[in-house]
Amino acid sequence: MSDLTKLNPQQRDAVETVRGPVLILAGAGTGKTRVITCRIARLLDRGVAPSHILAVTFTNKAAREMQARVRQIVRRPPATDGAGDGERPTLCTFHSLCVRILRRYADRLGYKSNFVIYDEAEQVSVIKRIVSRISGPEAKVDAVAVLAALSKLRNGGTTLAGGDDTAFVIAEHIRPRYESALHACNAMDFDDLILNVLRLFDEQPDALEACRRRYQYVMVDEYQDTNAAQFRLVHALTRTHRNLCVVGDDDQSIYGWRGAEIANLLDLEQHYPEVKVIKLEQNYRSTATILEAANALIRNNARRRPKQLWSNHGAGTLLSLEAYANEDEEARAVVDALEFDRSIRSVPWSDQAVLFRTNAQSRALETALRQSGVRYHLVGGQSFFDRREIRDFLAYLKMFVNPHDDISLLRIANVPARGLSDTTMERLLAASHERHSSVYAVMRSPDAEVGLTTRAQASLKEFVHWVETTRTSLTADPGLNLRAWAEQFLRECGYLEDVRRSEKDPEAAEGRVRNLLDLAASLEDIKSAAPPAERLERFLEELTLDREREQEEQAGDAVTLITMHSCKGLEFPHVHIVGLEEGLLPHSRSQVEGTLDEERRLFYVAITRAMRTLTLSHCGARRRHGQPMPCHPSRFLKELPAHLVEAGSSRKPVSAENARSIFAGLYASLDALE
DNA sequence: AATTGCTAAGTTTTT
DNA sequence: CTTAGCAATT
Repeated sequence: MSDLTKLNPQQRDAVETVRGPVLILAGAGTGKTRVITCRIARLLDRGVAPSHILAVTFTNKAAREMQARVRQIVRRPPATDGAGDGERPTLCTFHSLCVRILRRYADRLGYKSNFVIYDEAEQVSVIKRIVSRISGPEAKVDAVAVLAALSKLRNGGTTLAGGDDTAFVIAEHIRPRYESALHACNAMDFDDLILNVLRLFDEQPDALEACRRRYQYVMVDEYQDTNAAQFRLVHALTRTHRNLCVVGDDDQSIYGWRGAEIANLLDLEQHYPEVKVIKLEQNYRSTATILEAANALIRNNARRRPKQLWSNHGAGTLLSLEAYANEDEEARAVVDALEFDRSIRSVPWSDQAVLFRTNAQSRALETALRQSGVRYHLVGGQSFFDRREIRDFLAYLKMFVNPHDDISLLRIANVPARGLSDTTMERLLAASHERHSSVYAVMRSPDAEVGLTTRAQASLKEFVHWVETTRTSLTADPGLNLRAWAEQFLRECGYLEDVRRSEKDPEAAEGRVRNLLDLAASLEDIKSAAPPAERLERFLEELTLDREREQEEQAGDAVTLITMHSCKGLEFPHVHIVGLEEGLLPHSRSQVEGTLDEERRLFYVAITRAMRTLTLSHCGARRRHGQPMPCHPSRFLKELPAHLVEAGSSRKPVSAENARSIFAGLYASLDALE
């Protein structure tokens, strides 16, 4: 029996209510993950088969954390012969759940079960191609904006307000073409994963029934982040048995711009009138002062489920609010404070975090940190997987899995240059449209009317032959070492050489080659006896669905630099929030889009990351587009009760320089005493 | 085919 | 001040 005595009464109630719909309103730092894991343990104690339990999270990180904690709490059931699938509860993200379902039923939806998943860059490239096809190459269209609009349209959100009208018009117009383009490549994007499961449930009642029978107890974490389609999925699964437990906090809904429907949480009673609502309000993270400030701020939001976080950690210190002349001075002062805390109070770097609204703001901080030699760790930024050589490599892999994936094929067809010029590719593409076939199919049997030069034909023949050979070696040997295979094709096609040649700085070139070989080496991480083609599919799937997999544990003792968005779910003893100015927070764009509430929630999330101390700062001027522009303090600062804030120079951070000289003096006088 | 130079624009981001 | 995308040039 799992131990319930360590839980507070509300937590215990949440854990013990295992049947019927439950909404757990879990404020920041109220032990949400613990409740979910205990609840799973409780279900198992009650004799529910693990296979009947499903807990859906929003991120892979959360899923992994929960898996680890469930493993800790729940001792593995005694090994039963051939228990197979049913040994552990399903703890995963929405998208990986859908992939699991879709791999099984893909044929019923007209896909092959080895479908690939397109990430954002690939979606953008599909859109660019469609747009340039229908409105000529001279049309200047923001493909990223169109993609955002398209995603909103397809997910059926209610957030039609704001955004670019032309993007929506274009998105509506190209939607059918976009969908058939992906389908023709046996590819799905992230939205498709959810939408296709919904279609499956709609068209194939037996599949829906099988899933319902399998997942009899469903939990959803970070429920305020679900979009309309995700809600429909959850509803479809639980409509009949009604064992749905959602955990979330409307005050921490900060992804509305990405289609999250806070209404899913606020209006849950519409679909589950009998829902039991449990509020978790005891915070185990922050001081009372920090919580009081957060509560006062968020009270200014109109539509929310009221709650009052409290803590018995004591008042702690007041928030400190500082004003600086510009961002460089602000960064300098923050770094001084970090150094001061470390040298005087022995605060390790890893207990400190600096939070900001936009990624661009990290620059000034990084400069100051480097000048002082402070170790730091920048979360987010552009990803490893956005680098060109990595994208090319993945396109190669996808192309080998499925050469009829036009997007991947087109990306690498002439990279490195192998005589398939733009005009040649244009002709092949045109022919593929005429024939209603893939580009690769045309490549294999180019008719005379495609109109290729003899030279192009020869290059093409060689390329097709090389692809066929490489694919054959992928299927021939069931025990194939994928790493060796990948290294071989990278060398054979001259890609590595091309990277070395195209980079001026030889060190940078070696770095990129290293990236490639590292990624190739991680092909071996797929531990499975499955045939190599299947192992490769799994590898690609994991990489697309979970881009942070590798770079997770590079911590060490370092200060964390992070955006307010990506800090959700984290906590730090000491938090510094910089750039609290009108135009940044709330962001200037939130005014026109009418999302001031969400900006306030963002600030709320940032504040509630702090365990012991919280430092806020703003500048009188900030460089924007190179030019210094005057700035005004954020309106949200006025919403913090004055008696909780210590403003100005009263607790002026002593510069490290200063501190060192003070201590040098101290030691000198001590020496003198001896 | 590749390199250079110009223009334009510049939240948040996971899956 | 950057960076990305595109055009023009060699």
